[in-house]
Amino acid sequence: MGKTAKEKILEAADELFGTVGFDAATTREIAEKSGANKALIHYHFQSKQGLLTELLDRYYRKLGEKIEGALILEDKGSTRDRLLGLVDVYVDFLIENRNFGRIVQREAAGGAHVERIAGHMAPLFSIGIQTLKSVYPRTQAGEAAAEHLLISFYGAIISYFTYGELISRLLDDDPMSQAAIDLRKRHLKWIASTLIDSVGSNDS
Amino acid sequence: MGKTAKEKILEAADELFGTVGFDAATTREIAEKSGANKALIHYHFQSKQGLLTELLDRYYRKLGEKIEGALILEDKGSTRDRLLGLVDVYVDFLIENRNFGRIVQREAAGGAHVERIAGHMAPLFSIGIQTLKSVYPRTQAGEAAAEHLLISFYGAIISYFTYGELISRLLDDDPMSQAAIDLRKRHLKWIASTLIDSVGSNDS
DNA sequence: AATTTAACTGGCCGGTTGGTCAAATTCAAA
DNA sequence: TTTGAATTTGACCAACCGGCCAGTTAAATT
Repeated sequence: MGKTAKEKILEAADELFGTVGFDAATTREIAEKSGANKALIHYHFQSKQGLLTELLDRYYRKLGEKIEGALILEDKGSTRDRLLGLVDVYVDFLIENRNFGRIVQREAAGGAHVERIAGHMAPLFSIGIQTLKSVYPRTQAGEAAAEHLLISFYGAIISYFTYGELISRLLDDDPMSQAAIDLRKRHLKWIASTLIDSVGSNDS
Repeated sequence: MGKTAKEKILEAADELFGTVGFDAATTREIAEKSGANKALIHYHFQSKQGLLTELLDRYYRKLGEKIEGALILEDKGSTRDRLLGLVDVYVDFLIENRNFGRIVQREAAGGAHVERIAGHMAPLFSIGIQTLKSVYPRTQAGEAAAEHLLISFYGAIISYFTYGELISRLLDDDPMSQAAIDLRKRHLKWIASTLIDSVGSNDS
């Protein structure tokens, strides 16, 4: 069974939205790239906006499952280990879905789709905030507040993937090579563990 | 002396590029918002693209001066203090230029302007990398490499400003209130000092 | 005051945009 | 094989896009 036209359209839209952005991508390009007729886009998704909506819904459903799985379901390991495991989950997801980060980064900066993206992200953040606050009392408020910690860490993770051209200039080799990704993960885990250990200890 | 038409056009473009994005902003809107004739945009900036180019050049010139000033020129204080001072400089800059972060976040994710932005950012990053590596030997390579540290910290700083709608949902009060900004700065400095102290010490 | 230069304007243009629609095709159920 | 719904198509459209240009106004320069 080959891919349906609907799926091909979604894939083409994903690629174009990710590389040139939602506004710059045209329904004609999407149709051409997917091999479908342009009118078919509106038959399946009503509008260009509906195409992005469906794309985001699918992405966040997949991501939500992975995050919940890593943070809640698999109760093996300490909370600390599960938080560090989030690095793997998120980085792997961003690698497997290279356009997702770009789309979110772009559309979250402002415009017509901000609220939809925020609506998807908020509950995912809430899980992390709840976890942090219940386990590490010092993250309940102040300079190490869980909200701020997660915002910072989210920015740290995603920046590596959305500033590709810049990273290529700063790093010598290919930033997306397995070796480079492994080092990036080690770096992020080092940051996470250093900060977690800091809020975990009792010295001010 | 009132503002020139050229300056008014730049301001209107800044606002529109920041809120709806470069592609969604039209030269007609920019002209209307600035009170100038649409053709005047092309007279002063050749093209819509030229308008963005001029805007980015001005932003990065201002930002570059501030970063160099904080990190190099003012040799008062230790390197550690100067690095922490970067938080104030960058956060203040993003507050005073609310659209800058949005524009960069959006256009750096991909598309026609990536290389120009990367070209502006790379030398600024190089200054920080050089500073870190010369003072903290453990940032020369590995999991605490200066390149990775700066990428992470850059993402942590800017994410607070570019994910406005999300932050509003996570934080109770206005994220741009003075109190909220002060807390954000304290948080970022806490992260920075924790990590710097970690690479400054000799224990693995 | 004359003349050159810069700043500015209204109107226009070719091309592209997202979206629509009736008709054709495919497909499954009866 | 007939029928009806789901899918796909090509042609078309009004609106809008960035850019252009001849000409007007304003500001320096001589």
